[in-house]
Amino acid sequence: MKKPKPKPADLSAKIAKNIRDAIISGALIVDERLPSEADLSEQFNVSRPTVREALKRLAAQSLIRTQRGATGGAFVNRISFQDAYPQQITTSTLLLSMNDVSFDVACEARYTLERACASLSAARRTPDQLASMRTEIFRQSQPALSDEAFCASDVAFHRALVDGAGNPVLSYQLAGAVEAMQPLMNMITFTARSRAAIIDLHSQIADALEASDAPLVEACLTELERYTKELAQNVLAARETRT
Amino acid sequence: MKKPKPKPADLSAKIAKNIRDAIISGALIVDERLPSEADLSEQFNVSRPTVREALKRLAAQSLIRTQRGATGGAFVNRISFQDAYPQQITTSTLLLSMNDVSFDVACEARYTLERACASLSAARRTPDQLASMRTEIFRQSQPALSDEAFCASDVAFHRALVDGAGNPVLSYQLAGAVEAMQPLMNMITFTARSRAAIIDLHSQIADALEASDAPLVEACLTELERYTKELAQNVLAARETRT
DNA sequence: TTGAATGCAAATGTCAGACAATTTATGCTC
DNA sequence: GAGCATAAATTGTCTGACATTTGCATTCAA
Repeated sequence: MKKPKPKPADLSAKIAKNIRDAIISGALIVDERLPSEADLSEQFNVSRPTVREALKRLAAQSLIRTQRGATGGAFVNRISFQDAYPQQITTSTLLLSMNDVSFDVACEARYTLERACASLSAARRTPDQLASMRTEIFRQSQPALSDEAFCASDVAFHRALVDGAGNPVLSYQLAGAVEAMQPLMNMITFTARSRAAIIDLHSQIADALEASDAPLVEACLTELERYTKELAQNVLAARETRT
Repeated sequence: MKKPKPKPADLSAKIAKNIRDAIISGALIVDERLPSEADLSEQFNVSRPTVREALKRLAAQSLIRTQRGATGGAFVNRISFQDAYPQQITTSTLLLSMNDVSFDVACEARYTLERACASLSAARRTPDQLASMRTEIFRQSQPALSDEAFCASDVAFHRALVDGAGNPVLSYQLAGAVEAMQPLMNMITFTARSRAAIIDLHSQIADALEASDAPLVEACLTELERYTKELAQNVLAARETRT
């Protein structure tokens, strides 16, 4: 056998793979126009609906975009980081929720990656990014804030931290790890006391970044990781006793 | 305006979004069967081809799988890390090649993330993973190895390092960063001298992991990053003079 | 000559109906 | 009860048609 899974792929899947490979290999370059659906259906010897299904597959991966009208057609799309973020986040979120990834494992991955950004961010963070963090810290200190909004602000704070590293590739990779955690974090009920502890750590992180003290940033992130896990553990323990 | 881009989405895109949201929200659970294409076309008041285009979009994201036959249909798919790897790598590769990401920026992101795994890997790496690294080091020492094969072995070595952290979420996130670098690395011509230097560092890393010496692993990775950037710089400089 | 309106052509978006292929369930026979 | 043929349900594919959108050339008028 040539493949572990010699499943007979559908025609539309085959055609999509064919075109996808051409894009990845560089045979089709950015903004190049693909042949019309009618031409493609002739080239591949299939009907137009089949070609369309293939093109929709590629469109779902943002590999192509389509345009109607006389000079329309399917064009190789330049994937921007902006485009890739939501897909990355969706996939990461589903991976966590569908594969019984424990809170601790996800949390460990997230903070491990985030600590990796600490030294770069301490060296490069802009005043704007520092201001964003301060803004989020202030928002988090509002007692009326719902748990969901508190989590959302938490994510925004940490994204500013990551963006401080000034490396778009890092920001992209981290987006999945940070944002995908949000549904898990939303399980936690944040008491006034735990909020205060988190806000205090956030302040220390912002201060340390302003002072370009990378080791301190890392230490605070480690403490934040420990504390977050502790909170989650309490939630789980409370559920146990309630049952 | 409600959205910055109020573009009139296609029907198939709308339907795909509708179903996708239902999956993400948990309204549709794993392995649940969706209504048949005929039923869906009735529910959404569209034709069957349109429904099919929507389903193909979801299939391209591994959100559903389809099965023919009497008890067939479309089922919510449990996205496995295995499924997500290739998509993640494809997207990351295209992001780098289409957005003029410099070698240095991509390299920095990769080694920053990899260093983050060092301490976990030093603590948890299994004998199997150490053996994998030694195997790759041996392979790299074969002079007959082509540059492409050398790069591929390099990727395998670093994946073993990352997998040593024993955190599937980390492994998944890192796959994009490590594998997506390969096309960029393939630009570099590895002389016997540069191969020897890299292999030496790989050996030091394997030794340090075996000794659970995390700081040494990080130091070696930092040196590897510096040296890789230097090699790339030489390639670029050589191109300049040749022009 | 210039400008605007008109119509045409090309392409994607959508629809309807049909048939093919595949898989499972059912019922019949022995 | 076991085995086999048949039916039913469902996805995969094809054909042909019409709707919609868009760019461009043409035409007509100021």
